[in-house]
Amino acid sequence: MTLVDASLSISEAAERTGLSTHTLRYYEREGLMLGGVGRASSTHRRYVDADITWVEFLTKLRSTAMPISRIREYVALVRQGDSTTPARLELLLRHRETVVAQLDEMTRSLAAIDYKISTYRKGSK
Amino acid sequence: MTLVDASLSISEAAERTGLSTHTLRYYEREGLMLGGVGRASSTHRRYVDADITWVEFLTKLRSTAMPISRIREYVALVRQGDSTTPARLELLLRHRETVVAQLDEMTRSLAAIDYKISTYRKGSK
DNA sequence: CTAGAACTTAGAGCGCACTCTAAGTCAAAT
DNA sequence: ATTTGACTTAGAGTGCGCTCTAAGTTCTAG
Repeated sequence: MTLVDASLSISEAAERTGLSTHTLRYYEREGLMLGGVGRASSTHRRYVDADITWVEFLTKLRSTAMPISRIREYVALVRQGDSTTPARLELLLRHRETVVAQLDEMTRSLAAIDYKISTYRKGSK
Repeated sequence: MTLVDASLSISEAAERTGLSTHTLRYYEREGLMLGGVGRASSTHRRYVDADITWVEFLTKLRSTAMPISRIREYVALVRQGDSTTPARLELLLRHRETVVAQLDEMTRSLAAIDYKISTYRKGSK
């Protein structure tokens, strides 16, 4: 970059998001980017703010175990425009339930692990 | 079973634990069972209470994303006897940290998802 | 103008945790 | 005694989400 520019190269975007460049390309190939990442003055990708913001949200969906295929469905809805906001809301609400269930299960498991830890600490076998 | 017996067949154990018979055999092959599952009056497996209790704890470790390889290490320590309780405690404490981190990340992600849900509800884009 | 680094694509490869298959053995009920 | 269904093993196959490779192109610095 010669001039100050709001957009980032793929390696800069990787650094910003904590993903690898491989993963960023993979996500794009899989149709997970909202509008297609721009190509500037060449074939090279340029990530603008909206791209980064979306990748960050996408990362939240992944970290709560939303499958790639479900994210693709969500993206397809976004692309179809404002009329799909009820469907998007529904999709997120359904996902929310799975996240709550995961948190609940993990919390219960943590309790069991803590109990086991306490038995080791007390030396009671 | 003709007589009342405290032990279970593999399919009964599967039903009790919520795992498949395939998975129970897989775990055994991978060295994740504490003492080797007994074989009664034939080559058929018989799961006693201690086996079921262990499988249930093992399931907690798995549901908190402990890798099979780490569980195998833990099992190896248990097999070595009481002298390894400090090492087991250490292993569980380390794992505990990863669980807390997972819970934290998932909770943060849930907050982001909830925020997005709220924007859809307010219709503000 | 040139060298080297960073980028491009298409597609192959990998690690994990199962999950299933095939071919055969065993046991409970008739 | 026979049938039916559950069980056995070893090993192959699957699905997911990356992760890497190869061969070629483009940008930047000197």
